[in-house]
Amino acid sequence: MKRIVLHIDMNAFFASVEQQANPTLKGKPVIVGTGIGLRGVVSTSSYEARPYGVKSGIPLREALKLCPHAILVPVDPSKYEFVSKKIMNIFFKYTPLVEVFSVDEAYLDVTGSLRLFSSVDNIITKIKEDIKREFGVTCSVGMGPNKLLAKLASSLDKPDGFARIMEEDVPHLSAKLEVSELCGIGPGLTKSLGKFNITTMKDLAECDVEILADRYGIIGRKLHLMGLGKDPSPVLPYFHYEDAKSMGHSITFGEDISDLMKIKRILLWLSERVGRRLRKVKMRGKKVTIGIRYSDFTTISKGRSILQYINDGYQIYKCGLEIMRSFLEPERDVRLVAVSVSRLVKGIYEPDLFEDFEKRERLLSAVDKINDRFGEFTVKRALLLGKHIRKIIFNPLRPVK
DNA sequence: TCTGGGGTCCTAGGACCC
DNA sequence: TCTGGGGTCCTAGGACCC
Repeated sequence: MKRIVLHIDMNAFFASVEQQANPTLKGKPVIVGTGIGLRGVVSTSSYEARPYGVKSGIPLREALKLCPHAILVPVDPSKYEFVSKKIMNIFFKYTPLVEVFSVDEAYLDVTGSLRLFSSVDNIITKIKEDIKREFGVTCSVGMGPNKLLAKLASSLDKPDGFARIMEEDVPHLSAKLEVSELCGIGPGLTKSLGKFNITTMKDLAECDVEILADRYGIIGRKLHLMGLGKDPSPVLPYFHYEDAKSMGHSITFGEDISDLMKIKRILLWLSERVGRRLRKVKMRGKKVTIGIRYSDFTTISKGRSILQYINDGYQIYKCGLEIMRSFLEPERDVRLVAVSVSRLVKGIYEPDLFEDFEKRERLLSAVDKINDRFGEFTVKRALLLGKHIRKIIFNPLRPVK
């Protein structure tokens, strides 16, 4: 039996959620921005803003020039997460094979549900109605024999659309479709393929697999399949989800910083946030990576494996500080600082490695409880006291937590 | 007035071991 | 005085996604 895969993509999701939460935004150009002050980019814009040329990823300053009367709203990830989970639950009414691809996208394998719901069209209509009615959000649905074509299809009719691409459509569609439309081919590959005069899906299909494999390795073989509209990857439902492999935070300052003391405070602040998140899901990691982006945008990252699995923000900070000291060029202005912990495991407990392990665990757990109840950073290290951090991360768009 | 923040995967090269 | 081949683990950087 041939698979039937749907790709469901919420339209202007962040902006729609904001418009639902605040009805005065409805019908108006809304830009959901991320980053500090105007040194950020557009995360999502409402359809009212798009005719002005506002689109995801462009700098906020530019967006506001294009559409000066737009209303700027700061991103609020927990809000979108909350709505997203409820929407994903709707999908489970129609099939257990739901793969959550991102906060606003999912793949559904509905092959086994057709009999129950009489037809694909019926499923799609119902899903669209449910989401619209309950959350005021529209979505674009793509249907195909696999994830690749379903995703491609969902991009053809936006917003609130539906399109299908079946195997038999591929030969005549593929000459018109640019390689960059395919999920997995970004700017880098598009440019690289262009040098070999491969610009459409059809070009990709007609290029010899071995040539592609020579040039791009494993990815080359995948590219060839993509050109043919083939994608063997299954829709992976939640019970197959793997634990996170890394967890990190980064911040781009409102203005570049060279003061080491300030950078250290930010490093601690980021480390504490990473530790907190690790503890929330009972994970620990044994590699710490620090990223620095200088004002000229050159970005350096250095990581170090450590002996113990840790999730204490202060330990992450101490390790991170050592790494940072080993390569930071102090006279250069810093634009971004990133901290990430990887090589994660769940629930490892190694009490003998630290003398004060038990004490530390009890302290962290007490602090977590207070911060759970009264808000993040209610209890914090002295280094994070005062207005130092607030001054650096202050964002006129966003209340500081 | 340039260019966010959260991730995953792949690759190349070096260290180290047998 | 000249050295192979296989394997693993690790790191940095760059590609990609949203």
